[in-house]
Amino acid sequence: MLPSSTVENYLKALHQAETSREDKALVPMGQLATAVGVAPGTATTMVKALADSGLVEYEPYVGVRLSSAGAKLAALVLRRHRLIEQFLVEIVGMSWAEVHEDAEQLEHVVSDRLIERMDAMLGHPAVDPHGDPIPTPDGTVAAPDYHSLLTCPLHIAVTVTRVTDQDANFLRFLEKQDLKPGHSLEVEARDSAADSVQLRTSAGHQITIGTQAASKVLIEVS
Amino acid sequence: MLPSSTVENYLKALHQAETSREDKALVPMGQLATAVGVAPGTATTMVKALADSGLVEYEPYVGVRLSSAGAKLAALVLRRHRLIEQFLVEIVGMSWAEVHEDAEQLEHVVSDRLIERMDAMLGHPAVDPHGDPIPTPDGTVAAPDYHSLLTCPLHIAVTVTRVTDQDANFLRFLEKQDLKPGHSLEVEARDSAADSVQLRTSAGHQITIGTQAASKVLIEVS
DNA sequence: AGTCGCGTTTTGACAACTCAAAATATAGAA
DNA sequence: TTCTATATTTTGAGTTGTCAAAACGCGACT
Ligand SMILES: [Mn+2]
Ligand SMILES: [Mn+2]
Ligand SMILES: [Mn+2]
Ligand SMILES: [Mn+2]
Repeated sequence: MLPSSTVENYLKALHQAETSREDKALVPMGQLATAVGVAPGTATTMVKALADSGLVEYEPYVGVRLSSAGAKLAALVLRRHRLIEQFLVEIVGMSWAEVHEDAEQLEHVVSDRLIERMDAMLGHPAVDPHGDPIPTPDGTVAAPDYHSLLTCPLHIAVTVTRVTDQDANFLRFLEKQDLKPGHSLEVEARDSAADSVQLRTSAGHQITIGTQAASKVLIEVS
Repeated sequence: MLPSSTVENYLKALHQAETSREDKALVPMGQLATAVGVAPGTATTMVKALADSGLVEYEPYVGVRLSSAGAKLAALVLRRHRLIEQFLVEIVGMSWAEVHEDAEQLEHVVSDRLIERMDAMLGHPAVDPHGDPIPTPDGTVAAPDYHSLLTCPLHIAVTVTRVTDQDANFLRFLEKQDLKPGHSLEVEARDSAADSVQLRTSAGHQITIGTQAASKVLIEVS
């Protein structure tokens, strides 16, 4: 039985929730429900079904976690999603700000044949347009990033490697400010009272953004 | 309310059935059910719902026909299907024999944005890899073809323009015999007793095919 | 006119997914 | 320990799409 789009969406949401979580605690039902965009009771019902299929481990009143089978399936959905995004940007010429919505639908219907063809055309890329790592065909996902503009050292050159938000307006803003993955900059100051982070791009432009935004721009020291 | 994949499939099947039908008689339920791959009763139920939505005209015990609204919707689905096939062959480099299955799924999820981008990349093609006409964005479909290898005059040069069958093996066979759209040949003889048609390709090869197959290869005099 | 056969429709049931709202569990405050 | 706020689960119901099989309509043939 191949999983329905619905099942794939639950597994993917669960994977994302688990990844953006320091501890390895179970994901609470409410969070999953919100992520999938469904009423709490609906998530409970669905999770019980997923547990019966062996795709998740479920502890009533505590939360859910992907089983290894579920994690592998989620990784394959993520692989399709990200390869599609890379394809739409590199081959079709769409903007990195608008490909997410299309990928969200296409990820459930592209055949293995087509996805591997895309992968080959793109030269087996390691990351998608947002810097998100592309899982391998066997379901292995590369390790996550470490620092963001909110946590990295001040006054040293860093390179944007990944943006963990898909909002089109935010992505367009970053593009306009030369903050797409690959661009260099340094953090000049942080002001917790003002809730802001002050940046200087390699072109010399000075930009101030909020801490919420800063935490979504991941970097590596360059 | 945007139509579901299911509705799109019914409308498309109906469009095909109406097109491959000399008279403008209603399409019988049984034929529609077979085309969609569903039990007869299921088709009846669905058609009544479609009639309530104004997408078809339904006469109990007689058959169904697309309304103008339904015809337009069907044409848009067909447009997406055929542009996707052309894209997969021209840009992605897939075989004309294998793109139909992928297009069958993708046609229901590609966004307008993406489909128009593909259309532009392809230079606004008039036909897909099988020679099927691509409807315009407003739902206009070009006129059909006239002759096939079964009905055209003997001993004159003709060019293959369209193949009205999506079976991968058949398509691969045609490709191997230089009978893809664009290739020239002439019909040397027909033998109704043997149920066969004898061809000679422009390269001089002689091929004999059955009348069923011959009727699916449409041509124009060249 | 009467009967037969075949296609069509109806019926009853089911699977997958969803929601609103009532019931309940659990953890933390009093 | 008892109460209470909040998250979770349960319940009852609805939607969409499907099937098998019984019932039915209709044209064809006697
Ligand atoms: Mn995305
Ligand atoms: Mn991405
Ligand atoms: Mn096709
Ligand atoms: Mn085609």
